[in-house]
Amino acid sequence: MESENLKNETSSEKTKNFLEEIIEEDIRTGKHGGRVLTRFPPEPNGYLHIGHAKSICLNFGLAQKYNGKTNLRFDDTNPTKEDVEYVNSIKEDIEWLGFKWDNELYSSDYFEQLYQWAELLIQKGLAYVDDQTQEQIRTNRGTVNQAGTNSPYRNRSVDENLDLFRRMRAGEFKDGEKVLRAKIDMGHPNMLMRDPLLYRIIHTDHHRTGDKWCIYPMYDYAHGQCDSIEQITHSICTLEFDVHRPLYDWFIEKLEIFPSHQYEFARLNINYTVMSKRKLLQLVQEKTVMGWDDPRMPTICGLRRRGYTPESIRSFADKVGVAKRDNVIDLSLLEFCLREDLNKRALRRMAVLNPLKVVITNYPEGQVEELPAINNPENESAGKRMVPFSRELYIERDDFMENPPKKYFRLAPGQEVRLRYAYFVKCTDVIKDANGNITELHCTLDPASRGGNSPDGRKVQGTIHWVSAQHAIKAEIRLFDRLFAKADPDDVPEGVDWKSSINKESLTVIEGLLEPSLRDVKPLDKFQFERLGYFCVDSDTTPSKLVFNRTATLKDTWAKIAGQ
RNA sequence: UGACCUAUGGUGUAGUGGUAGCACAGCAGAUUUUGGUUCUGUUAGCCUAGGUUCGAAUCCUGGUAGGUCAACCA
Repeated sequence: MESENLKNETSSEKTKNFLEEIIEEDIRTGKHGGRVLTRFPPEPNGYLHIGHAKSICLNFGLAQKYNGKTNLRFDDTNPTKEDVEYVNSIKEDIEWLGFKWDNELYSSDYFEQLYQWAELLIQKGLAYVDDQTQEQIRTNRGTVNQAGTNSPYRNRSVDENLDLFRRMRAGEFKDGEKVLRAKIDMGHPNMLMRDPLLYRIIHTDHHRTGDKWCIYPMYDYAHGQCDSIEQITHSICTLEFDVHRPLYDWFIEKLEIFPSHQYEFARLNINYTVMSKRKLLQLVQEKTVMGWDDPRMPTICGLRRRGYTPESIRSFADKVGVAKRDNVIDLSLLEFCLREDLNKRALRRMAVLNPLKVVITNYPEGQVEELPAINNPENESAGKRMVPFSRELYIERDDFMENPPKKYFRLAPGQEVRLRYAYFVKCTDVIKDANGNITELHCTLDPASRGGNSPDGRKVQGTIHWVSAQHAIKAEIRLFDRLFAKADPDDVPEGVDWKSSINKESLTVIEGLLEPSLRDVKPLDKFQFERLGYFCVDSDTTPSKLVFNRTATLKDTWAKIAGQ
């Protein structure tokens, strides 16, 4: 028995991903004394998205699992694109996801050290100042099938290079006039090893160093050395940096500094979504969406406003796995993680989004009673609330059919249903306007079924939600659908813009009627409107106007049957 | 003169020479005061051709397919 339990536990244990294998091997062999230090290195030039969330969960998660730590390091080597606005949003999003960094650092903290190392490379004959134009450098780099050609300035003396580089730093040259390059091999099969640029001149103030510098290091020259300075043990990045690794290693080897190592994993892709920073920025700038935090955006702030929880996103990051093959995750997995989490925690409420008036003809006019309703059937400690019931109600228009198909369990002429937590009712009359549209239903209730059960034990097949007409409160409800109509938004014919893949019906705004207990809610509060979905109070909510976002619908088996 | 990375159900992901498993999605059923949840069952997979081996998803070789790289971006 005991051994069987043990066996079950072991076999249900989650299998390791390749990074966990590597780290465990490193710990086993005593590499870095068994120490694990990772880093999350965003460039502060945009908002974090769900793809970054995967990387954050990976880096912080790995450190947590192996008693290590994680640094937050802003990769701020390009002052023309970066801004403190982004620094702040990034920190907020990481904290919201539930992670704490060990140190808040910036690549710019290391500019002086990086500069000194550049002089060292010059002295070693491994770097030179190039006067070629941008165009010349590009041309002379060759192509993937053709070797590049050496710069005419490649063999300047150490002294001349040093003098020129110092004058670059001193601001004697204009933007683009000179660059510092590593002297490696213009014929290397890896393009990145063809004398890569180390420094370029940019006379632009930096968000942290101000006007102290007018030369800035390139990514390849900065990233590995920053890792090394911090003694990062496992520098984890996405697959497209794989080809950069020889360069990463080259600097560490030539500079003889701490040997951080880079590992690459496949970035996250989700269907019906775009993940590129450039495209997300475009959606914001062209006002296709309301902003970076538009609830349809895959940004972390967008998902937060939509009503996603940190737990659901972490669970998602866990479920998508970590490997090296390209992948496209079904959006349904993200929704599953959301529902799985919210089902356990969201308080249930009743709301009618497409109202149809119902008059209970055998219920006294003016009478009101309060009926107890369960807040969350998944969590008894969430308790109960009282919901007002009266003669005039609203139900969902979809919950009535005059000529129902077979297996339609909801309200229909002569068919009895349960009003959730209230009474069994039967429809006696259907009131229509001159055009034949149904405007109102007359029903009778069975007083003995108060609370939702009949003492005679008879069953009803359907239970529908409702609100009391005189007590209902109004709210703006924003119904979201996927932002793109195509699974792969980039799959468009030659010459057609990716934005043609946008789903033009991704937002529908309606007015809903809510049970009165929803009067005092605040932004980010989350509820399940029974039988409809999960809804989250939007930040546009004011004391005089409630706004809810539909985070996700509930699974709808009936819609599936009815659609067939 | 191309280099490198990757191929397991519809989508992801395990499997490390010995019965191809898990999750999502799908389908079927049970339970249910949410057509929700929960539970049970089920469909469906090793890119290809050789080779090594008693035995290959796994090792070797050759193909094929997809991806990354030619910003003074990161």
